[in-house]
Amino acid sequence: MKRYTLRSDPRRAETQFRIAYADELNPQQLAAATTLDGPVLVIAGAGSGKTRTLVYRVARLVEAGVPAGTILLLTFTRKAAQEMLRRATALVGGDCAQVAGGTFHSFAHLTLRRHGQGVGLSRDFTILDRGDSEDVINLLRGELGLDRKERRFPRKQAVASLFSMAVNCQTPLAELVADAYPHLEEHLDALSALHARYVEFKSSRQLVDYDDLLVKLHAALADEGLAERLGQRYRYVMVDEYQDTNRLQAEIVRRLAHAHDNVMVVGDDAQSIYAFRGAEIRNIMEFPQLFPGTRIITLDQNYRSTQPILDLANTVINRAPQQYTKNLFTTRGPGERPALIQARDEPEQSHFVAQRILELREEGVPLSEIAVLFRSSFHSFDLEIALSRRDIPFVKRGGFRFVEAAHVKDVLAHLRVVVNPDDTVSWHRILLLLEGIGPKSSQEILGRIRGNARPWDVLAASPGRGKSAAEVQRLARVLAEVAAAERPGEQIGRILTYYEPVLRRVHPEDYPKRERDLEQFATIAERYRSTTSLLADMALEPPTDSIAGVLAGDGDDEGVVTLSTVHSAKGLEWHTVFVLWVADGRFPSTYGARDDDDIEEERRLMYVAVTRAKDLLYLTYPIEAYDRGLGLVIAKTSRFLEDIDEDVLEPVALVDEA
DNA sequence: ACAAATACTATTTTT
DNA sequence: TAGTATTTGT
Repeated sequence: MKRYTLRSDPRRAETQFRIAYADELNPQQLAAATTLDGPVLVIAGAGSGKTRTLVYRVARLVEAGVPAGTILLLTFTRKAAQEMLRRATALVGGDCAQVAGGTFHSFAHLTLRRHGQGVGLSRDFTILDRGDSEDVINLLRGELGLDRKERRFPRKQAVASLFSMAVNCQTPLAELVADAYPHLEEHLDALSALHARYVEFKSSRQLVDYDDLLVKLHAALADEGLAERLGQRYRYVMVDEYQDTNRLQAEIVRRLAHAHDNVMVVGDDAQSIYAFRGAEIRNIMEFPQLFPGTRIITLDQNYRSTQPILDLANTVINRAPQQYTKNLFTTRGPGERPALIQARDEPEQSHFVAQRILELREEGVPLSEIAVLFRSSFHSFDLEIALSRRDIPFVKRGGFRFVEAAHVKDVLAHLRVVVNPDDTVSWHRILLLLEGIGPKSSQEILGRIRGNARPWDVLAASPGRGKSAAEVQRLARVLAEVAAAERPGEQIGRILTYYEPVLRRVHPEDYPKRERDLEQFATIAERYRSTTSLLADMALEPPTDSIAGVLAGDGDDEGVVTLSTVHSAKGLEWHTVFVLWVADGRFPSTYGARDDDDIEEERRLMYVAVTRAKDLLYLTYPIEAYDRGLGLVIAKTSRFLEDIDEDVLEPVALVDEA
């Protein structure tokens, strides 16, 4: 077996490296970037140059002679991976692009396309996004007759998240229901039956949901031959945002790195905000036990924020009952105190933010350096209207996404049945669009075409009777054309020609808007060479902008304001940050939050929000808020910001200017 | 089979 | 409030 000898001894001549690592990094960062072999845990506080460190480490590995193709960089979003590799390439040039990088899910996807046969996957398996999974569950619920229960059966979203949680926490369904969802106990038998059917349905049709990607990769790695081969292929593994991995992901990392132990994980226990989908803070704390001999490096110098902003951040996080592993300090000078702004009502809050953004622009802050963050996507609705009225351009991240729109899903479904004729959910979806076909006829047709490699030929030959026959035949003809087409762009073109009349019939009131979305989608599709990768990307890395997209601004090059959920803002930074609705009940959101752990996650979320700001930070909330049911209520300051010394957080009352 | 009207309920964050 | 399940009418 080939071994690379790498020296991390600092006394060794640094002259063999083109980059002066010691000059460009602080001592902790340097240690992290130049410790190449063995397990390393980096605890990296907010704004501590984590990305910079990872970039320099990739550069260092490459400079030390490690082939870029043997480095695996797992990040939270693919964008993050691309950004790091771009910067590493700028440093050492050459082929850092060869580094394998992406999310756990995209890595699992690629690996399973190549090596999934051992766990029963063909090369053409289809990825179900969350909405698809819910559709399947809905379909099967009807099939099992569970919709006619005397007691209300939980709705499809609830069922889907239950199933998902069971996988991500590696807990049997029965146990999970007993512990976390006692109110569903009466449905346990039905849920178990549904779950079994769901699993069987997917595996018999080459359908794979998000969780299956991880489960199947994990299972594939149980094969020691494959684990060994992948260990050889990826000799240096790096994982970013490790605090947000779940048990399954941690186990995957362990199996991947087993052969060589060259694994670095980077994370911040104070920024763990994905427990709701099964993330385990314990992963980061227990990493040293999983990999004996782990070197632990802490990055606690903050380069991002001014001292006053950091003071507030530390105040927020230090009130947590559980103490975190570090305290941030900064070398950046003084600055303005963060302000807590009390508005009378939501319109006034929006007015303040919009007004202040205009002032900042006058003062020379580019719009691209301004962000408005919020706990939940809908918190920004009112502000969006206010910004539009003033012609302030913005993009919104998080919330309802492009590919979740019904019309985009419809078009994708046509493409999917061509790639995977077993994809019953997509068949069902496109058949229901035809006039004269309901669930009954759809089931009948599905029964006839099941298992056929070219079902559209079957449909063309025997389209059934009545007025739906012509419709079915038209569909069959289009699918045959699409199957024969070469490139994704051409395929989408053919589907759109067929689908647009359908769209007009189904959505007579707002089809123009939807047609514009589809044009945009066609443009995206043009960029792809293979249909499989287009479909995979739409499921795993969909365009991040919300459906509303960019509102037409003046088109100048100073950029646009970012509106984002705190979750989607992870890892990013701006000169000025506004946080909306810092009122108890909204942030922290007390909807599903029952126990203390949930509240602590909300606290970390607030910490993530405030540490996004470099220079200016405004926290706002309206006193008067409408609550469904209750009507007008008086809002209280978020409990995370209550009773904070005025030296740290400046209370501001808005003066009526009318 | 389907469309329209009505009743109801749970209400976040994302790969 | 909106998205969904159910009921009723064609």
